[in-house]
Amino acid sequence: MGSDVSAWPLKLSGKKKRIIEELVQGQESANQLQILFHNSSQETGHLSSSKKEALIDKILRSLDQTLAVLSSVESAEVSQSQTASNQDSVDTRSKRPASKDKRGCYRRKRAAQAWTVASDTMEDGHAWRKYGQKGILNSKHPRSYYRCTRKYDEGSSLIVTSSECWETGTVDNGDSKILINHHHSQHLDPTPTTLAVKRETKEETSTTPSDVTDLDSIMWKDLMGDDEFEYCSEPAEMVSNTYPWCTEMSCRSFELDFGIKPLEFEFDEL
DNA sequence: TATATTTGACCACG
DNA sequence: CGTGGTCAAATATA
Repeated sequence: MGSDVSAWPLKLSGKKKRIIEELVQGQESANQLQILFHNSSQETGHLSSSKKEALIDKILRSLDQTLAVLSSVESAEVSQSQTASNQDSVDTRSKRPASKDKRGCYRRKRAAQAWTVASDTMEDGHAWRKYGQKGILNSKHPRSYYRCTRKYDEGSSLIVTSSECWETGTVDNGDSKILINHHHSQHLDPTPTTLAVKRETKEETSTTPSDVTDLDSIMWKDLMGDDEFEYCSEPAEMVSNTYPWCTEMSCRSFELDFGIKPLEFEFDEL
């Protein structure tokens, strides 16, 4: 019954995030304590142990509650500030991107991309900056384009396509698969640069994390229906297998492909 | 404030 | 003309 922290929105403000982390720790501790008590009370069968267990139960419940409240507050705040900034920008500079020559001039929507990168450094210490995302023609996965933050920009680049999946069933800390194919790795040294791990977490939209999680996986299943995907567990962790994709300074960009649906949730249209 | 991400527009290519 | 890749303004986060 612990709330799965890893499924939580990563975009909390630092303080709140810390609070939650602390609470979760307390929760886990209480959990363990409960288990311990449970075991020992089975052996000894004390009467007072039931009282203790009740107490632990209470602690656990209150921790749970607190966490739930905190998370819901957070999401409420998010949506509030969102609408606020929307209104704000309506006055000054909001314009429909109908006008020409105004690339990237748009009002930001909320959850077109419900995933955020938690770790942006690959194992080799390269930092990748996302510079674009596109949907692919026949599949639901958007494709993300990353570029190395380092400034040695020489022509070579490469593309990594990963596909991700979910499972309707249970969730353990996400494991998902990726297919990587580098696309134009022109002159790459065959320096076997290792394994790149990127971890992403889903950003929830409205309710408690667990609820959303369930809902989402259902919806995704719905949407992804008849492709050749299998559904794997929910949150994401993408692991690219060893690929000679990035040498000291040759490769500068890659591209990722997720098996996620382009969620188009909006709170209210405007 | 600086730095990173999001996302529609732009553009080259087939 | 559709598609994939990139740009860059708007936005988010540190």
